[in-house]
Amino acid sequence: MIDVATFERWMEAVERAELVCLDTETTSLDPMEARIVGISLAIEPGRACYIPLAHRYPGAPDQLAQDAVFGRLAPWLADPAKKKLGQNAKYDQHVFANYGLPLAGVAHDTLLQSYVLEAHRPHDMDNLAWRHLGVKTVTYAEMVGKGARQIAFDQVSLEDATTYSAEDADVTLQLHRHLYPRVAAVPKLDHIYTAIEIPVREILFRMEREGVMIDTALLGAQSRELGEKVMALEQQAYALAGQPFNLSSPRQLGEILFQKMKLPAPRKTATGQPSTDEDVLTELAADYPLPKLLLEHRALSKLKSTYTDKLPQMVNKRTGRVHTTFSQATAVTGRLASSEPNLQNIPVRTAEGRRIREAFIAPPGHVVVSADYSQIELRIMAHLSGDPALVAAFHEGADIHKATAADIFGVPVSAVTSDQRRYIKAVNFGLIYGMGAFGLSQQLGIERNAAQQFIDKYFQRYPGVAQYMQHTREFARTHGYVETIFGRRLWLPDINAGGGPRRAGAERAAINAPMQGTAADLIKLAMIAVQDWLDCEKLGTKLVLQVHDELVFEVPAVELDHVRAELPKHMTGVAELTVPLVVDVGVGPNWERAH
DNA sequence: TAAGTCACG
DNA sequence: ACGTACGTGACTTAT
Repeated sequence: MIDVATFERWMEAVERAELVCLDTETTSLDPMEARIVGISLAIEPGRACYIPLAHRYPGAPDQLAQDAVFGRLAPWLADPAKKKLGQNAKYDQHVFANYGLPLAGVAHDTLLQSYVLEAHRPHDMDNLAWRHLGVKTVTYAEMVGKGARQIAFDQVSLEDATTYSAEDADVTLQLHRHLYPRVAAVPKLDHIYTAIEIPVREILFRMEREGVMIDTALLGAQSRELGEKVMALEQQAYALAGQPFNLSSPRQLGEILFQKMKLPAPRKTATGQPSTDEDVLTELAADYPLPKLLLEHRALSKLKSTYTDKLPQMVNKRTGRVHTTFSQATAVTGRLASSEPNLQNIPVRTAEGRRIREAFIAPPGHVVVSADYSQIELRIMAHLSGDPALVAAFHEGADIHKATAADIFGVPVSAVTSDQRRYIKAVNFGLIYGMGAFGLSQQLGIERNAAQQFIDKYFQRYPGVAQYMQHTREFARTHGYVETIFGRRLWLPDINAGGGPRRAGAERAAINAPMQGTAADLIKLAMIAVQDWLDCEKLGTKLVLQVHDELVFEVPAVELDHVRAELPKHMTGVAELTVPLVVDVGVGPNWERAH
């Protein structure tokens, strides 16, 4: 058990150390709510300490005074010149922020090192320790248990917590010494890590901390409205089915549709059950009334349960705003992921869905600004393939789908029909996903041969694209990975090891990953450039959301003209491709109107 | 905890 | 004969 004098000696060593690993133990996994139970520090492999502060169980020993410890730590925590290391330090940064303690100088994060080296493998401490150091660590679950018998960390005995937590800090420091040299050995990976992921980590912290404002009253009204519509649809469905049943149960629904009512079942799911998904119901809706009703019910109950009911519950009591968590090491392509709540899948495709975006608002005197990259992945395909005709189409065409349709059908842009445009748009998207003729035929509802003809025609007109696809497959097979323009590596273990279907899947992922991954690199660079600009000019504009090709800001009305004029160039200036990068900016009182 | 479904880019 | 367009997260049902 650490005493005041020992703590002081540790702090002196900490202040002298070149890099210190920092780890907090807390009462909650929710970063905005977590309270500190103890802090561990490691200054070199084998030298770590645990500072217990708030273990609360019968017979728990007296611990150091929290205020005194925080007071001694604060200047060091806040000093950007004192370099810190963590494993997912964004979480610990929130925890300290919950006490008003700024944390600066996070120079390294083993989570991000592992992500840059091996995005496709697990990045939790226990996995990393075993894989890279051959060490079996005590897991968090072993400390606190799981399920109903789980306890909060402040109930863990001081002895156990000390062993566990000091080990975590120690192992993290060892991992850093093992992983960072491997990152640094590849200049492009070092650049991804040092110039992209580490700065983005800080920006994500600020975005999460800021949160986003939502109109809970509006969502509440929408919930009531949706609830009434959903109930009415249920009654109508019962009448058509001749009995009540649970519309949300695919199994019960399958029994009603395909056994009782004897509708033809077009497809089965992976487990052999007849599928009742949207495609199936849409097909059946052409001939029967019930499937149409079910589609409407599905759409509305999804909006209600996932969005209008849930989002108001996610409003933080202290801040009055919604704070998502952005995962920086989840998506294998380099994209971010958003959770609890996911603010990257707020509805936009239907009119009813878009109403939910009306509830994403700005505080008084502010507006919502949305800036998105136009056709970013297709532009990256043009750049990567270097296909002269596709590159030219981007230099000329305001509407790329129309421009490519004109190219492929050999007609002037003004003569492209809406069907021609729709078909080529599907091909353009499909190519990014590595689709085949079957997929395209399904998507367009046409014969497989006709779909194949579209693809053939496309590759004839844009042979560079066909070549690029082939080259990418070969590169993936040779190296076991593909890479983005910036050299982010995307590993594909199944590209050689897998059997038929797995390997085919890996080939499609290989086609998609450089485009999706480069887009992710570009928008991360944009976040850094934009945040640097906002900080330098001391603007009050806040970046609040990132949705893969879009950045959403809360902008003081007085800054609107300036932001609108300057923002696009900071986003388009992050790279010089063979095609122009284009950013569209929208402004409104809410996210819907800013689109 | 798995399966099915569906929201987004 | 088989599966078939990439990458995510969350909700509901059912075991």
